[in-house]
Amino acid sequence: MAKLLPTGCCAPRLQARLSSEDAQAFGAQLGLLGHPIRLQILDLLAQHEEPVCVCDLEAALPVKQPTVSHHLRLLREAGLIDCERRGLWAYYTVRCEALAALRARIVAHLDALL
Amino acid sequence: MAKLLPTGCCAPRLQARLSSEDAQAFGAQLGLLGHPIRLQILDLLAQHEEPVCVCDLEAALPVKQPTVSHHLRLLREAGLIDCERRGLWAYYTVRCEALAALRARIVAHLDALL
DNA sequence: TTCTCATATTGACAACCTTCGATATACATG
DNA sequence: CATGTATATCGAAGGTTGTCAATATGAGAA
Repeated sequence: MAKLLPTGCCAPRLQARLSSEDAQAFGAQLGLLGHPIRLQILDLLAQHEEPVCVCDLEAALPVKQPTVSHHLRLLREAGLIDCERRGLWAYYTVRCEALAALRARIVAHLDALL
Repeated sequence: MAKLLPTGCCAPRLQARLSSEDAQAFGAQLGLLGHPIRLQILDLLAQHEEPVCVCDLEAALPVKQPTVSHHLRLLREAGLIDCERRGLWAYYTVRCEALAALRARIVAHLDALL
C-alpha cells in the first residue's frame, strides 16, 4: 500500500491569497515608507501648513543636500509629496490624499492578516 | 542693519517632531514588513487557523528553503510569528497580538501625518 | 548505532540601497 | 554678459540585504 502522505506533514496544499505581484507592489510601498529620513521628511512637511523648502529640510536632517534631494525624488515619484518651484527655491508639501490612500491600503492589508 | 533672513527662504527653523531614533525604529518595522516574501508568509500563515509547516510554505513561495528559513527567522525575531516543533517538522503561526500592536503603531504614525 | 528526513545555519556571491563629492541646471541679480 | 545661489543629477564608494549551495543540527526509524 502506497504511503498517503509522502512528505509526512499535514496541510493539503497551500496557496497564496496574496499574489507575488501584489506582494511586490505592496512591499515596495511599505519599503518606501520604511526609511528614517523619508519618515522624517514626511513628518517635517506634515507639521507645517505652508510648503517647506529644501534648505530648511536639509538643516533639520542628518544628511547632506544630495541625499535630501534623492529621498525627495523617491517620495515625489511615489506621489506622496508635491513640488513647487518659486524662483530659486523648491517648496514641498505632503499630498494628504495620497497618504490617506496609502494608509487605507496598509490598514486593509494588515486587517486581512487578523 | 543685518539681514534678517540670511538664506533668503522663509521658515523660521524646522525641528523634527520625529526624532532620528524614533524614525530609525519605526522605519525598521516598516522595512521588515515591506518585503514580498515576508508579506506572503504572513498571509499564508494568517489564512490558516492551524500552524503551517516550513515545507508547505516553501512549496507556496518562489524561493528555496534556506531563504524561507531566513525570512521566518526575521519575522520570529521581530516577534510577529511563533514557532513550534513537532517531531521533524516546524510549525509556524502568526502572533495576532503582535501584528495588531504593529498595526496600531503604524496607524498612529500615519495619522500624525494627516 | 546508523540512516533518513525536515529545518537551521553558514558562507559566498550578487543585487540593491544609501550616501556624498563633484558637477550640472536653472534662476536672479548686477 | 558674468556671478552667485538653490536644487537636481551623476558617478562612485561603501554598506546592507536577499539568495542559494553546502553543510550542520536534531529528531524519528530501523
